[in-house]
Amino acid sequence: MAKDVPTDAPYLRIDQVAARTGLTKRTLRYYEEIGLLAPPARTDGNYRLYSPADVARLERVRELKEALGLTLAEINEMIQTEEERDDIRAAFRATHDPAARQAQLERAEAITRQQIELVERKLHTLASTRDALRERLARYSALRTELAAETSS
Amino acid sequence: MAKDVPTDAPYLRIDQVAARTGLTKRTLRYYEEIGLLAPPARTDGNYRLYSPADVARLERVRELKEALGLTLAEINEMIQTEEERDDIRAAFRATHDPAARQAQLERAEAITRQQIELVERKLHTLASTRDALRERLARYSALRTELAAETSS
DNA sequence: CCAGACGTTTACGTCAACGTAAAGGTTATG
DNA sequence: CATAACCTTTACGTTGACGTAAACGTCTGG
Repeated sequence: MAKDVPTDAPYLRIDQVAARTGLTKRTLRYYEEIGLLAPPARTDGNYRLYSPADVARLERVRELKEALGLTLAEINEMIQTEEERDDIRAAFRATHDPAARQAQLERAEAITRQQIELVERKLHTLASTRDALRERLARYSALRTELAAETSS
Repeated sequence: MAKDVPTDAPYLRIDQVAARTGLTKRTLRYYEEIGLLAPPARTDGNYRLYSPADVARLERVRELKEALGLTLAEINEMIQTEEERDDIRAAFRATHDPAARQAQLERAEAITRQQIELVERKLHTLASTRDALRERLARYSALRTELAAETSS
């Protein structure tokens, strides 16, 4: 059982990925099914093998889902453009045509700006929600003080 | 048709509320059905009449749904405690028992603190998402500069 | 070598959050 | 006063995001 190379092999089976990400095995397969995650590698026995990159992406998906409440389709869009950066770099390096490069860049920038706007709108709503909650807490404090005065009188 | 009092009557029919809130009529009835909105007033003809408070609540619901991605059940909780403030004030005024008052206050404060925590967690995730997006924009800018230099050379 | 614990696909079930259609009542307008 | 444009309830349909079960393959320890 003891190998020189400790089993910190970067590739994980579905069960372990589920444990690490907090998602269920069903969910992992589902995400793959709908194209939210590219089909991971397989063993000879046809077991799925998730790379660290796969796991990272899955954690990212979960984050976006929980914190932003995005649908899986929206998450797909957002992550795709997140990773499209690499494609763009590739395309950028691939061509030496300045016009093509310019076009690539502009497209990428536009998408990114849109995403930032979306996120900032949500940030604002969240911030004002938080402020309202804090104000309420302050009111409670005031009442508490009032109560204390009354009690001690 | 012309009345001295312009028809800025504060009570609206379902169609107008739908327009104002961006929700559908079906959704309005659904929210009422599941108790997310208290049954609004009715005309003699049994038409729903939404008060400004109703509309405000609906707008709040939509905000929480879109920006926070909360489920309707969660939204219900959050708004209920938002409005529970009034109940608490009432209960607070109703009793003169300092112990009871203290208990009310503590319960309310605990709930509010929980909600603040939730919101702040989401705020953090959102903020880091935004930062990542901004960094990407910066990289694009760098590439753009690089490109410009190349082009002009 | 085989039992048990993992994995696989396939497929039907479920729950929230509505959409949509049917069958009818109300009200403003020509 | 009839027709159109609203409204009502009731009820079944749909979509997203999975849960759950069946039937089967794979691998590991005793």
